[in-house]
Amino acid sequence: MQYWLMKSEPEAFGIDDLAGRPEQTEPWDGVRNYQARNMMRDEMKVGDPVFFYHSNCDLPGIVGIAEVARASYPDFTAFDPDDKHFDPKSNPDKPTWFMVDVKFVRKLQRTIGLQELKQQPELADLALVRRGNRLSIMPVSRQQWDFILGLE
DNA sequence: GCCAACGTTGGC
DNA sequence: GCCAACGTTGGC
Repeated sequence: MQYWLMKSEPEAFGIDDLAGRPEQTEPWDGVRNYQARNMMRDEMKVGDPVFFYHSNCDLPGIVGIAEVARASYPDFTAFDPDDKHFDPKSNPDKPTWFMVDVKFVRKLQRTIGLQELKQQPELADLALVRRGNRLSIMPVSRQQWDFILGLE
């Protein structure tokens, strides 16, 4: 089993939005970065636990837990000219972009802020706290996962 | 295949 | 709103 962290801007789609969806599940569409795509397409399996991270907001940090509810399938928004994430070069017969479905598990009792995460020597290798990192999906080790939950 | 220009991310 | 970091694009 692999653990993950996925970023989302709460103004666009936050943890409460996920909790309010039918079956508390939502396709993670719109990822247009190859590294992130590869992780969704090749490595994310049903049941994998996910930290839900709020970015670009007053208090950036981990706000909840989700899990992968459906493994990789083509991101249909890439084929919709009206969609914000339309990719004119993407071909439905040979899709470029993939997504997974993510299901709400629970909110954390408090937000574990980016600042706090950065202060932990145990998390020095976490991609999230490395300089200049812009990955929206990243792996989290079992040790990192347990440590972060211990901060809650 | 290089690299400058440009667009995006995301913390602050 | 600013801007550093980084990915992508496209001319050559």
